[in-house]
Amino acid sequence: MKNTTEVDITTSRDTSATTSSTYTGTVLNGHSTTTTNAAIKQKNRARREDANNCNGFEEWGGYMEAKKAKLDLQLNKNSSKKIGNDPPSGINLFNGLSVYVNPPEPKLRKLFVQYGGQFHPYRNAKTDFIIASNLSKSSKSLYGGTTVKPEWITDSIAAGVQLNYRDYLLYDLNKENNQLTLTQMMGNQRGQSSISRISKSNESLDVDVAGVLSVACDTTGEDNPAANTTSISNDDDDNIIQLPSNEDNNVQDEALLPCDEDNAVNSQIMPENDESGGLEEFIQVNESLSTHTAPVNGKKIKTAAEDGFLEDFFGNSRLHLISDQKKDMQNKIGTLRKAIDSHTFEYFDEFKHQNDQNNNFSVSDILVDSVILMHIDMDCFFVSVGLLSRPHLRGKPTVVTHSTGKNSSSMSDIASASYEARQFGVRNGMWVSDAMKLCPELEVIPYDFEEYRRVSGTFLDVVSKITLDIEPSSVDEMVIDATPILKKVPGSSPRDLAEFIRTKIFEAVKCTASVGIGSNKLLAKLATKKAKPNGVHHLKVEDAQDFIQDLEVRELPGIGWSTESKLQDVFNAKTCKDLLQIPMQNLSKVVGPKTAENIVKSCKAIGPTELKYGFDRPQSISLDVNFGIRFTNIDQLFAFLMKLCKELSARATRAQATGSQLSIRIMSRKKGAGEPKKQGGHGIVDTISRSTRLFQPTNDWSSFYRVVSKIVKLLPIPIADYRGVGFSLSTLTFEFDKSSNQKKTVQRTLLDLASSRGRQMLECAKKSSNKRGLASQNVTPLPLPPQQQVADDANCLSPPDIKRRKLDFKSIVRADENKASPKPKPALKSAISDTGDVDLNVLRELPEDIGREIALQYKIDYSLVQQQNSDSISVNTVEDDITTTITKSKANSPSNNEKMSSETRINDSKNPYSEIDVIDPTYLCALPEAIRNEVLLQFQEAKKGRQIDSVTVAQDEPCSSRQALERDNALKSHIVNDTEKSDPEQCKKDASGPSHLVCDEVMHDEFECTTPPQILSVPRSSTSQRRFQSRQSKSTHLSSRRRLNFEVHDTSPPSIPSHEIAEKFDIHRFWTDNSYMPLPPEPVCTVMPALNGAVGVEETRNVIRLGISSSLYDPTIYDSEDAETLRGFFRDLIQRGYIKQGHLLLKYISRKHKTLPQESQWRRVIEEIVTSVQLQFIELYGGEVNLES
DNA sequence: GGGGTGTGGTAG
DNA sequence: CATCGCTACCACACCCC
Repeated sequence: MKNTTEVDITTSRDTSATTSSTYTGTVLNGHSTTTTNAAIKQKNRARREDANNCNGFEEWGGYMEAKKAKLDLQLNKNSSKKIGNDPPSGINLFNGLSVYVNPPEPKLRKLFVQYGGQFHPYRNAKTDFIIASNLSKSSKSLYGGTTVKPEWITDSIAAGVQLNYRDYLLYDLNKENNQLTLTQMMGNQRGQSSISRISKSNESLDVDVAGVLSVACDTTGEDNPAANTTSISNDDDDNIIQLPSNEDNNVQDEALLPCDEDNAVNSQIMPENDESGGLEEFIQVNESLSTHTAPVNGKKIKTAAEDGFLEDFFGNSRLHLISDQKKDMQNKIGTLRKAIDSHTFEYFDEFKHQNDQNNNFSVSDILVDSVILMHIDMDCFFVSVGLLSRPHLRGKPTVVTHSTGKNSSSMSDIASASYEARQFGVRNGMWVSDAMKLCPELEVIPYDFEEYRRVSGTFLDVVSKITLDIEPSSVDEMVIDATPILKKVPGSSPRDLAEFIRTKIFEAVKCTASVGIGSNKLLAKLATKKAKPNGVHHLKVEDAQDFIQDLEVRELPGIGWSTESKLQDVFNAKTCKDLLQIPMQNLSKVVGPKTAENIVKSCKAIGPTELKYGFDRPQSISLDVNFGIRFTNIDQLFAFLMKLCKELSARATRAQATGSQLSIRIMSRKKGAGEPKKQGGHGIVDTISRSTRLFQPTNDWSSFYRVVSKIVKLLPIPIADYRGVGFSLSTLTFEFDKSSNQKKTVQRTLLDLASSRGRQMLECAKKSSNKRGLASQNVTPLPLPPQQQVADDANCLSPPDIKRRKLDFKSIVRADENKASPKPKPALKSAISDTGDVDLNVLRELPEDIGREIALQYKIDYSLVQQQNSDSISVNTVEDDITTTITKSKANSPSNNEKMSSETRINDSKNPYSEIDVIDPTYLCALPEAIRNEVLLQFQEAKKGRQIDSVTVAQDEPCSSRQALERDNALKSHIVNDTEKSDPEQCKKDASGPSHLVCDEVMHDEFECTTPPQILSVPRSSTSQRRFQSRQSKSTHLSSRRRLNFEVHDTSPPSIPSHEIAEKFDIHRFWTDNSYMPLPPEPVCTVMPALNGAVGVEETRNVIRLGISSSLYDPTIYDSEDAETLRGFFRDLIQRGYIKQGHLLLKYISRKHKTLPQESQWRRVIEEIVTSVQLQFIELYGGEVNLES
């Protein structure tokens, strides 16, 4: 299927803007808040293997899908045999379908069977249709099968085609569906007047003009200010209706974005300015969203926050269908090929027989090329299938889309356009509104996914009766290796075979296919273009060169819109002829060596000849949802993430695969971008991806969820800005070849939270072309500095010194293995707490049913819970092991009125992996509310019992002293050993029990109690610093104990009134606003200071490196502010107890120092910093740190 | 230069 | 009446060692 998802007009304009700036080397400046909103990208590295059972469609339909596919297969075989014996009909009208007729009506049965269907004497799950003229509605859904009227059969036979059963539904399911959705839509008022429609189309027209003439943006507004204004305000109104809370942001229309910053109208409407807007906007958005959750009025699309969204979405996504069906087909071919010995090639036999009889082949057609590949492609598949039941639309310009076409401003994508429609310029991927302009009489038909699958399955069946050398490439498309067939049938020509196949396909599905023939895949595919529609073309090698010369570059496989525009912009190359003029070197520079090579090869008609037959093991299993993603509170987000995790888990399970690497992709609204024109669309976005190693290969959803929720919490994206989410599981291990793959367990750190190369790269881009901060608003996918600050505070919950964790990992694991006895069961690692400890006591103390449920969810043997007598079982995951001691905190001001709590683990010297004290809130979120409350309640009770013990332990056993020792040792001996982790949890505002409880425990935390001496005067008073100080003041009652351990001179600065912490950037609101977040997942607590938004050592190091190196190349970039920032950063770092991080970074800058030229200003700055930090160390710990590595 | 991460691009 | 912008793969830039 030629389903080229063409970039919509908005995007194409964006593209041109972006690409041109890319290639002139300038970073987008202030006007261009747009970027190409490319689809989610993903890369995976595992090795290709063999076999994959993932058939994609999930719990809501996968089962039935699989069965039906199987059924199709069987029945098609049957019916085709039948056809052979039952000549008169000759038509497989109901090929592959089964019915149950109620009441039994022999005539109907006979007819149905005669026309290729199968009759079920009783209803079962495999029954496709129930034929009845009346049937009690209640019994309708008991079994499989859709109830249709008998006329469906008789009419279909009369018409000679299988009519759309939907038109014969006994109960109009469509109506039911409509009702369902209507309730969700709450009576929208889209039936706007014609005036409104007119202005709508004006608007679209403007967009068109702007889209075509991206340069003319400014003039668009001037030339036609009235129209422009009208359209904007109109759109504005629309958006307010959709998302009333977002008005400030919604004004800016996606389609108008590229020019609207130059546009006076827009800048008035859009007061937000880049510099300061981020934070306020962010708060506003979140505030408003939290207060107006219900749509005011009218049209509202189902969002990811609603129940059943995922099912709906995948069930109605053409792209999902394409991907999914392809997988199915690959699986099918793989399976068939495995059993190739028992496979019957009926059509091959028929073909052979035919050729034996009439040897009227033309000599010229006989194998000239050594290899003959055929590319078989159904003609405008979706439309063709849709027309099966709508014969009256044949010959008319028709498109398949979700829209009904009644609304001429629909932004619905056109999935497929008939050739008649294409003559008007209508293309796949186009919006209905645009197509309507090109062709007002356009006929619009809805999707019929079931039917696509059925036809696609039949299509594959037909071809597989000729050969199994099939590479399925899509729902409607495949490449076959015809060489063996042609060799086995002497005298047969490729063209004969192609026509034979086409005939068979048409007989089976009543849809036409075109076949391209060539000696490699490239030629076969190119030939198909010429063959279409409904034809055959053989592109012979000797003709291929000439043929390709005249092609537009875009027509070569591998050249998409991006490469096309690069070639156009840089080389002014439009056709393949132009391409061959370009020196390879230059080409390579622009599109990359690999693509360049492929392009040149393609131009020379060289292409792959090997086919990839089905059933390869995938290298990754992934899942994306970039539509309808709108969240108003964090519960929705996390609930959705959990659904996705389950979905991913289901897919992996079905593929019998486990994975040890998990990637997550997030699309977030680009700053300045409003609601997209397209309802539910993602609009202009930034995409962020993060990946992490899992402890071991798994497909357990809770393991995914655990990791995912951690990562997501670290991403600085306001809830309201989420536009897309995707997961990808890679480094796969397959059940069926475990033996060979066995010892590949990845023993690495679980989370790699701070790593963000993209950020670094963007930083790099920023720094190299602009002075710090200037370009960031436009380029960086991450929020602006103030927002980053928010994010940092919100998200840097655990001091994420990733690099070191990685380094340390092995030794820690070893230690763990030695210690742990009994050896922890891997499955347990995903249990309750983030600490990784499963406190069976807690489970035991819960009511049995709840305990069992939890145990079940986390794969804990509940009998263990019952049997175990000791206080707790420690199950240490790797990541948790790294965190031998914990930094817990309460970083909140009392005035803030938000009680926050932190997870704390009291270190018991006897048992460093002591029982958990907090249940992972993300886990709690996962529970049904009733159970959640119960768990909380029970948990509180359980905790109260233990609290005293904890305190006692803390006092009797000077755990802090042990920690201090550890820390000192780590410091002095440079043993890399994570000794801290702050992963505190928030509790409900009113959660008096756990909140207070945990808060008490916080006081035992050594780091929080640290009262760093003020070595340097601290003119800067960062919020985080104040936060620290405020914490400190709350902890004074513990300072004596701490002083004992640390010998710290208490020269702490006067504490700052807590109201001053009143969250200029209110992260609490972000994560804890109780109005919409009953169970916040993470609190604000100890925060590793961020340097220009960099998180963790690794990132910080890069920021430093980039900052310094940029000034080396351009001394004017050196900024004394930068130096001061760095100084302050180190000060904060050490003061807040990030000693190891400080140490590492200090080592880094002192290394850097050696590489700097004598005259460099940075050299001096670094010297100063090193000196003062060492002073701090001396003051705090009585000695300098070693800076030699 | 090998291995890792994050992003871009592409096909249907 | 909206609307269903997936998924698997390759390539590359950049980082670290």
